[in-house]
Amino acid sequence: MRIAELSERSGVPIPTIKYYLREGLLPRGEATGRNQARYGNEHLSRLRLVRALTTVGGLSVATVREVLAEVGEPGVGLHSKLGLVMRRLPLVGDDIEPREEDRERARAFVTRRDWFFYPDHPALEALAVVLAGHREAGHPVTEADLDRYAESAEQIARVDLDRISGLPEAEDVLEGAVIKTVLGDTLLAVLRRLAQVDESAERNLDEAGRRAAREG
Amino acid sequence: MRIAELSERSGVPIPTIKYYLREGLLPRGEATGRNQARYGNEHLSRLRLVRALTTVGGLSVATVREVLAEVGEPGVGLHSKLGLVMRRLPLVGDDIEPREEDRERARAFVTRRDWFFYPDHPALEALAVVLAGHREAGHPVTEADLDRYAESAEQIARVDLDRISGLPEAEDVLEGAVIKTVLGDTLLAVLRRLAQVDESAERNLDEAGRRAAREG
DNA sequence: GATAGTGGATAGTGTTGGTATCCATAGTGG
DNA sequence: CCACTATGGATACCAACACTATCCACTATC
Repeated sequence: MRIAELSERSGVPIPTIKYYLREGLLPRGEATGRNQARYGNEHLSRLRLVRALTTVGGLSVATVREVLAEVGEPGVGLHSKLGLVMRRLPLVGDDIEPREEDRERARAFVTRRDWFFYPDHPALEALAVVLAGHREAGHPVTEADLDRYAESAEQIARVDLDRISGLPEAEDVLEGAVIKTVLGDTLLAVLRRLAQVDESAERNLDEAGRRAAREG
Repeated sequence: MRIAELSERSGVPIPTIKYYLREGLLPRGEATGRNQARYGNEHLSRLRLVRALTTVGGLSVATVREVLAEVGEPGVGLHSKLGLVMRRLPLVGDDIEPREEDRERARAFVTRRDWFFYPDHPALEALAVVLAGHREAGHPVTEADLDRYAESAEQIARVDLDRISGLPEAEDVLEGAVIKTVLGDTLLAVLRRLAQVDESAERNLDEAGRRAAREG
């Protein structure tokens, strides 16, 4: 297919597709002439992946490029490659510099939960940043809350790993893993909000109030 | 205190503070002269709140302004005000337009789980967007996965509501609720990633491998 | 052979989240 | 009292980001 069809089938405007080509997010099509190229289904699916990661996942173009580069590289095994990719997925901005006490708390937490961890994993630093953010905002997280959240996180991680390992043994396993992880963050945030609404109604409204609210 | 001290104690540069004043994220100090004003602790804590929401929570300046405006308005009760604020917290970009089938699935899901919901709540539309994102990326979410995540979301919401209702009855309850909700998204995402690392190691490494990995 | 479409390059745009500069005025050490 | 720094406030500027527009020589197609 040519660029017009690629655009039509993906819903992405042609100039944007050209932009992604320039930026290396989308491989060039197979050249058939000085100014003609053919794109295949792999381009279409790559394009959809890019859109999902940027729009729903909130990743920047630069991050998507890095992640895709890692996904595309041959060599290391699936498990360690997946680990490499995960490390790149951004969690927090770097505008807050945690104190050593926050880092210490993060390490103590994973140790206390007996979680396996890499001491240099960015998620560990990210935890320190989040703890610092709470602290600086005047609402520090308690150990107890951390633990209750951790319980849920463990459950969720089991679902995540099941979903990932359940992927068919194709070459786009990593792609699927990335999508499920990145979009999974958003999915969970949304479900959490919906569950909060329910729980809040449960606690604050009686049956009549619920019926009234539901009907506008 | 004057602006220099405010800057020093918050770590936010003076020009940025002036920017927040311009943008209405921070109320003006009490004027003591044509070009002098005094700031109090409430300014400092407001400033820290703004920073936490933008840097850790990832909220835009415009969103923070809207949320703060709502928090500051008197009138409606705490419960419904909190609901109003929550509706404003962004979950997904609006670049993806879900199909009616996605919306239908979102509604069916909350109904099936017997969750109380407002038909016009943005989180419901956000769920449709996320489902659409997965679908368009070629990795649709199964009902079973949705259900497993929902279980965890319910647990999490209980923790969230406990944390919020555990806040002391001060005037900044809403502020605390906002912080805990927004930063909570990030906190959970981080914990999830850490739990994934653990779960993945659990499944893929033997004891020797774990020891080796841990030691670099 | 006219017309529309293509790949590729280069330049421009709108938004966001700040910085920098300037000014008249206020506080402060000597 | 006077030099000097700091302040509040306004305005202008800036860098990054994610596109979008234009242009060109060329190709495909009707």
